[in-house]
Amino acid sequence: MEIETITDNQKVKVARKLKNMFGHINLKDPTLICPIRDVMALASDKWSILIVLYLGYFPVLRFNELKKNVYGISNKVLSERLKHLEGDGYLKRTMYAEMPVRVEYKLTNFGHSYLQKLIELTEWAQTHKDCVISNRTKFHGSLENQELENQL
Amino acid sequence: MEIETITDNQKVKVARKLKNMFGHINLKDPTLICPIRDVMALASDKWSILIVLYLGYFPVLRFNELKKNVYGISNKVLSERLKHLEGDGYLKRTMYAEMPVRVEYKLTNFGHSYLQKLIELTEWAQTHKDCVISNRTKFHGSLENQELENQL
DNA sequence: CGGCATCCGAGTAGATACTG
DNA sequence: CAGTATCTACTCGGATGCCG
Repeated sequence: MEIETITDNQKVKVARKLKNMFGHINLKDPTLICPIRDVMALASDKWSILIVLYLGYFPVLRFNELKKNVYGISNKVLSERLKHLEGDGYLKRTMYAEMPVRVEYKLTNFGHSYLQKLIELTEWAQTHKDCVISNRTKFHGSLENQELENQL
Repeated sequence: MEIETITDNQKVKVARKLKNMFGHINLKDPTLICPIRDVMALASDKWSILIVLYLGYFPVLRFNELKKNVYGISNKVLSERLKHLEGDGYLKRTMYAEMPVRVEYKLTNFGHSYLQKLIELTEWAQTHKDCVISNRTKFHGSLENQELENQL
């Protein structure tokens, strides 16, 4: 089940784009061919994505509000991710010297720019969800059949 | 250093979009709020991304060609990733009963659709690479300063 | 309240050797 | 050629406890 059709023309165009993007650099270095990796490795794990999405949903969140929303994350991992995201400039951490202390997190403009890309990706994922799931069950089905055959 | 400016208006629009996308579902379930996770968790690791990009670059690749191009990947991980990507419908595996056996991998139309998203993301990452790196060094710098202060 | 330090268990990656 | 099998090493996430 393939929802959309992609013409050969488009494929060629994409290949050419890739060539322009990566053709001139040393293909031996995966870091170079994939800037996505060093730039986004830090922000593309599931927790970071959820954090950014929730900070797009609510303009400002405190640590425990984030923890409550990003359901299932541990203190350690949350504080790790927040530190990384802050370090790469996706969000800003503001501490108010009150008693008890109040700490607020909100997206920077850069974070909002990333958020927009995330939303596009999420929309794509949502659109193609059924496609993936149907492929997956089909494939697992055939795997099980294979295993059955192997057992015989 | 923030390259682009995002207006408050845009931010509100994005928040509304998120509300439309996720507002009606149970925020307690991260799987629901982030279809990206169950759909793409399988295809968004660094090796899978590289595999898809190389299969966009070369229309067809064999196992050892992929291994050579996706530099640094082990047999085990490559065959794992290929199986997963095939299972979710990103690529097609064709085996020719020759001697020695020949196996070819190429993207499906669905894989090409994903490739286009990947390229957009890569372009974004490339554009904002310097931004992230400058933030990162700035931040690490201030961390080191903190550590110095702590040592005093 | 908002974290950080520590420990532990599970899963994952990688290297190497081997097979149809 | 295209993988599988096996073992080791290491990272990651979760739980807990402590501190300002």
